[in-house]
Amino acid sequence: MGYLKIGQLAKLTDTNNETLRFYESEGLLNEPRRNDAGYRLYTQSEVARVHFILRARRMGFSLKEIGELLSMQVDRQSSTCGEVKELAEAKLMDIDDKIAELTRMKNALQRITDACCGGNESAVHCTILNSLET
Amino acid sequence: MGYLKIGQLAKLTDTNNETLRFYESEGLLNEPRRNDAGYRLYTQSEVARVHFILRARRMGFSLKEIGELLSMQVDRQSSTCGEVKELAEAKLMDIDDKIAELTRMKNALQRITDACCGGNESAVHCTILNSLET
DNA sequence: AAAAACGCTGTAGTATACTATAAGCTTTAG
DNA sequence: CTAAAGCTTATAGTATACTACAGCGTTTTT
Repeated sequence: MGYLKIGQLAKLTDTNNETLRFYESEGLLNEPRRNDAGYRLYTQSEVARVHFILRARRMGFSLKEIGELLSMQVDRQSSTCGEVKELAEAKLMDIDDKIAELTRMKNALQRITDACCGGNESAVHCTILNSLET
Repeated sequence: MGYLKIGQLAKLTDTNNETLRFYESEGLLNEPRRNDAGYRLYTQSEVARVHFILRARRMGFSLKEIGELLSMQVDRQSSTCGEVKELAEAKLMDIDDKIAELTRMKNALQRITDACCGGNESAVHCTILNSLET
């Protein structure tokens, strides 16, 4: 057997049948060959492709962005390294923005939390609650 | 007029009527007084509350998390300062976790991006694409 | 007074990324 | 050979956070 059925591909890539069919419907996976019963038959190269998708997801790319990355991957000779790097750098800036936002929030919350006595008395005069109010 | 109608509150908080009604439906804003026509009448304190919600949103808190943050404010006499501080510190740890996750993401992406020449040649040997593949 | 602006409820749609279910074939294990 | 496991499609649901109507009443402006 030089092919994989969907469940086998799912197992190899640590995902599931539904997600693989979903990726196919979103154009991230090509429509595979079918056997007489209509079962999807995948080749080994699809394993790498699914891994690519999952890795890119973990890097914070959206499925749409992954579609762009995949099309560059598939047609490497008609894309430049510069284009690929541009996408990656834009994503890096997105991530940096999110980190900066969270850091601002953290500092604000840390400040009001540090000012709180944290004691056993009722929270009627709690400085955290007061800060959230105003 | 010691009250605000929904459009005025929306303007003051740089949001819109629909979002304010949505926040009310999600329990983030209390049901306000109504006038004879059924129009919502807000007090000045709601401005601060909406500002807090929006600020927390911009920092990446979910509405559910914001609900928890706001609920610390609700039952002051039946909570202790310690309990409130505990909740705040749990939130801080959530933020730290998010920052850590994004930082891991950033470092991984930065590493493969830095290794890419980013030049004008075809992406046949692009290290970014290679990294995502394998 | 008429028109424009504003507000109301309720429902539905958008975007993202899946996840679940139903009903029915096919393959595999015992 | 039968039952379980696996695969099919299509549709619907989940979660998050809004956003956009429709249809109608109210308030403000001109």
